[in-house]
Amino acid sequence: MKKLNSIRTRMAPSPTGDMHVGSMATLLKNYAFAKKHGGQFILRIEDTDQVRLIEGSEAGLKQVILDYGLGWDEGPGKDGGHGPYVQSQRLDIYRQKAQELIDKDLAYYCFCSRERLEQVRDAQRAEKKPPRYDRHCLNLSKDEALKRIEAGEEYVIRLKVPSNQEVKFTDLLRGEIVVNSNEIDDQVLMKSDGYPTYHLAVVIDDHLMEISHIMRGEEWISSTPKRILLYQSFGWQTPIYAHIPIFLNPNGKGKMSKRKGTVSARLFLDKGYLPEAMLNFFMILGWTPKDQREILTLEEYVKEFDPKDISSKSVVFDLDKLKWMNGVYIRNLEFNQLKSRLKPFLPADFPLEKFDLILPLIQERLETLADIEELTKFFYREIELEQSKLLKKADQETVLNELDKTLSSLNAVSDWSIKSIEGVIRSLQEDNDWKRGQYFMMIRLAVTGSKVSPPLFETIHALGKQKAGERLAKAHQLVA
RNA sequence: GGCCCCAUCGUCUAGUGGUUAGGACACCAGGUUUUCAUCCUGGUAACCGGAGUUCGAUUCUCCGUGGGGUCACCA
Repeated sequence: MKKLNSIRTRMAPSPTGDMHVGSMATLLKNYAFAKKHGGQFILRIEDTDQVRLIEGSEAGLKQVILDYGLGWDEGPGKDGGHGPYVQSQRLDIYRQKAQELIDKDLAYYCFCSRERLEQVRDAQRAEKKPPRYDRHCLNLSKDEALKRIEAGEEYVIRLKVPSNQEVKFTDLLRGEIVVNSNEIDDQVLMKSDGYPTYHLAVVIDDHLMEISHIMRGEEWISSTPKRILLYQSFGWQTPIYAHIPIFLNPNGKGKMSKRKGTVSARLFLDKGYLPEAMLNFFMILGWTPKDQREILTLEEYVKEFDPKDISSKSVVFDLDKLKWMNGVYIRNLEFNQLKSRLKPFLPADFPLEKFDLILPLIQERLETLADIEELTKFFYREIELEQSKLLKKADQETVLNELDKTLSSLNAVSDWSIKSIEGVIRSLQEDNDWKRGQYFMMIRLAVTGSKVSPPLFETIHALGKQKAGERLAKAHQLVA
């Protein structure tokens, strides 16, 4: 039962490594658009480059999509009647279609060696002309070509690009884009290893899989005319294109790249970013809902997203804003949720029995889940103390007196509740007329080793009577 | 370099032929507070330039400038 004009989108990653955050953001838009219209989102694996193929990365790609809370309606392992969804399993189709173009005289065999092509390009570059195939093999007769193939010569199949023709397509964000066909190279369609190039495979697959809308990175705009030509050669209707702005490096310079920082969708998760925060960040980069709110769920996004409203300008991947957003999501997490999300980030020496005690003290201080170690390590690891810091705001005698009395008073606390601890320390401060800021900070330093920590009484409480006592004693020793 | 795309605070954006050009992050200041964080309040900060159209352009057109992308038997 085929619905006419049904919305079908796809994402077609190639298994040559980790998925890029830009790809994940694009995937999200394809996913959302299909969902919004009750259509299908298809996952296709583009493994036509046998050289760059990386073992296991197809599985990694699929897993990271799932880990981000997304999925696909059709794809490898989920047949929707348009399979197979892995290009290396569709070679017969590509070969047959390429042959069709040869038969129609819209493509031709080329025997040029890589060396010759390189020479030609070098010469063109030297003359400051755009490097382009010189059509050396364009006019070989079919008989001659077939003879050379039979003799075992290596060959590729190239598209015969018509000269001086306007090639037009409509981009959903930008309107009509026109390119003269003289600008387009005679693209290789079939490689000498018998695999199709991306350009051929993608057109054939998108057509056979009945993809209605193609949303992909802006970096593909300049290759779209070639594809339009291919659609025309086959006599097929072109899908609707929307080229999505690419991510720029956080410093604003150039396409986001590995060299300049993290680009792997997986790695952001490993660094303690929540998938839902990542998705939300992707949503608002280059798009806002009508009411301009910035925190929204996937469901809301699916409902409100319209590719037409995406900004057509490249966007800086603003890590500050991502961190802020991640913090918002962490703060909004319900206790047990946060607890289980944090599990993979706990250091080996983290005292699990104190998890419930410590967690509430740091939840609003976490920017990423991975911050847990830095924020809590003083609870369970040796701290470093400097005498000078303890004595910064008061003389030796005062500090020793403060430490002494605090230690013995805390030792006398029987129920070890936050309230009791607070009562003891506050009355010490008042009774002895100590300077509050100085005294509290000194105790904080003695107990945590840092000027920055969660609230003092809660911290002492979570630390436990014994450990707190030990630290105060140690500080006393250090100062004396 | 050829071709293509783009242009509102530092960043992401809203917006209109006549607005005190709005919001968010970041930054700064103040408040809450035992520090930090959270939270609250306030502040600094933008229509790339030049022509044209118009009574009037940030908004429409053209040119320039700047930024980005792309030019493989990689996708």
